Amino acid sequence: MSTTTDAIDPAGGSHTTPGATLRADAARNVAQIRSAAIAAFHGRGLSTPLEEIAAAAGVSKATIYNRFGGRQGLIDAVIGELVATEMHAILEKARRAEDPWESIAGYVVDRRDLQFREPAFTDALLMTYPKSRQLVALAEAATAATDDLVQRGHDAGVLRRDFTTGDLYYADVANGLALRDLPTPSREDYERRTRFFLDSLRAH
Amino acid sequence: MSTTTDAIDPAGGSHTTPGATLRADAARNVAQIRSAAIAAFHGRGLSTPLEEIAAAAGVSKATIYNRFGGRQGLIDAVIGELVATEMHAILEKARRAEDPWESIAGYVVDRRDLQFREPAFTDALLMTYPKSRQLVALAEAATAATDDLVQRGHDAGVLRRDFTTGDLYYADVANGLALRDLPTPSREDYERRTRFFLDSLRAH
DNA sequence: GGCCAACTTGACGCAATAGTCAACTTGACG
DNA sequence: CGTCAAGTTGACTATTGCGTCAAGTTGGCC
Repeated sequence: MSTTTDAIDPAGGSHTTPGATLRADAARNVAQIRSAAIAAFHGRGLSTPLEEIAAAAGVSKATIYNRFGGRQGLIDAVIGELVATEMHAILEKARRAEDPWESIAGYVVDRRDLQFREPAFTDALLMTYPKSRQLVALAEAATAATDDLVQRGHDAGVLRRDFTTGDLYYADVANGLALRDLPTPSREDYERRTRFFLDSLRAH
Repeated sequence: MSTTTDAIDPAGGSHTTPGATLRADAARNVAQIRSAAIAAFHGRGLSTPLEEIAAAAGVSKATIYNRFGGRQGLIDAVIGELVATEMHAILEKARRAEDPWESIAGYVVDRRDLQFREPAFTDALLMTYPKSRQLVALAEAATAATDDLVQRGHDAGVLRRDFTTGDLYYADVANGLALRDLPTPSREDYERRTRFFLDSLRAH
């Protein structure tokens, strides 16, 4: 089963009539709105005013409501391209890694890297928009995967015993929020801090 | 010199006439607004709507503007009671501690504890309201103190060499934001995470 | 090339919050 | 106990963002 694709619908069927074909102008608008939304969410997070996205797409705010039904629908339509695909790839890679410690370290590094490149990911993590099906699915997949990582780490004795999945989630959110609210740190600083975190996870 | 008090003006001279004596009713309102603001800032952070604070104080919003000149002035008038006093005490304690590691560890633990009890402290840390003189003074004092702590830690070889004051600030902000945006963790979880962080600071 | 369902949109109404002000109320002095 | 400066406030304007809809526009089939 392909965890990467089965919950994603990049085509984003129209809000009103899931099966019907869109008129040419409407299809063009959908494409423009999607790419404007991806750019906007990328830079400003999932709370970017819809009016701004509409302006960037060269349409009116109402068109977004017509085509996507509102912010939730828009998020569902682009979250795959925005973060879900990469996140699933990260989870999958961690799952496949044979060495338990490498699995955890790789996951942490990759996820922090994604978070660095993609501030919107923090919103996803926080589930600011819990009505979005894709976001909920993503969160569930991530929880399941990290539970497994932590379990493996404990079984192999490479992860400090008192470290929990909740601790990992908390650290992820904290890091994402800092990234969002503070000036972007240099890559060097960011990676050093990630190393600190990893060091704090190892079994004594 | 008493770092604890010299930048604080708990009496909060009136907005308009710093020296003049207030009429009895006005003085009563000032007191009520201050305590309502402290309670509100405590629970909801420094962005609590002024109207809400006014309602809690039994006055109209305009009275807050009359007495304090707006949010900035109100913050200046209560931040001391809210966090500055405690923060200065923490900085002072860390400064006095003889053992460099104890100094750092004590500071981290105390500051996290303050942050846990006082969510508004995160707003102060982020300087969401940079116009507030007290907030700026507090931030400067904290920066100077932590610079010193880190320096001492490095000199004594107890703090990992690549750890900087900026890292400490980043970690503090990240923790505060997580505390603000996530459900409050149990004391146990919170303290364990603080221990993780401390462990990651020690020289190898 | 004309019809009409599909589409788009400007203009609304709503809600939350900041900030201002003219008119009213009241504490306190003489 | 009257006067009036000090003080309070309801009502107002402005801003930002969501969500809706009646009225206009247009793609595409005949």
